[in-house]
Amino acid sequence: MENFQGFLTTSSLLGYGEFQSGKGLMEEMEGGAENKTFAGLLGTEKKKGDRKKIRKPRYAFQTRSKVDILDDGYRWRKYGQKAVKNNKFPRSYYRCTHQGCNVKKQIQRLTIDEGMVVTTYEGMHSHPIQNSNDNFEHILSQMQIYTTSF
DNA sequence: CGTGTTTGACCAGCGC
DNA sequence: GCGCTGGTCAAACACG
Repeated sequence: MENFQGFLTTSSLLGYGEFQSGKGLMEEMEGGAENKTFAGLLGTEKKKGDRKKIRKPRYAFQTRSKVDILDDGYRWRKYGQKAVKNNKFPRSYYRCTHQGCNVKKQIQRLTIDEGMVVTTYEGMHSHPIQNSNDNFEHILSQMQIYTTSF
């Protein structure tokens, strides 16, 4: 849904005030994580070491929903799940399955509010949405965005 | 058969 | 230097 995409971007920009060199960040992200070779990634690339001064933009959404799987129109593949302290619920790590799209997102529930779900997006999509979500509008109208900064 | 999920192990960073 | 912790990978499995 184009509307949602524009909305998402706007919110992200608003939430991450320091997000000005978006292109640079994107390029670095793509260049760094693009190498899917395991050995290459481990041996050559030091993703965390490279981000010395640069912060990766992360956009956090807090939503009230019974289901933590909020489909925003993109296809996500789960690549990890870890338990966090101060939170008895595990955190799920998702990644966009589009080729060349390294956008990540993690979903975490709040212990206090089981109905509260924090969705943190990392990176920006540079490709059209694959999923035809006409029912997503319905979901959107149901969820409320509280904060966009992290 | 293609795609996504599960799950334990692995690695790098950080604190002590 | 050692151990903990968060984040990621990848083989096996499940599902249409």
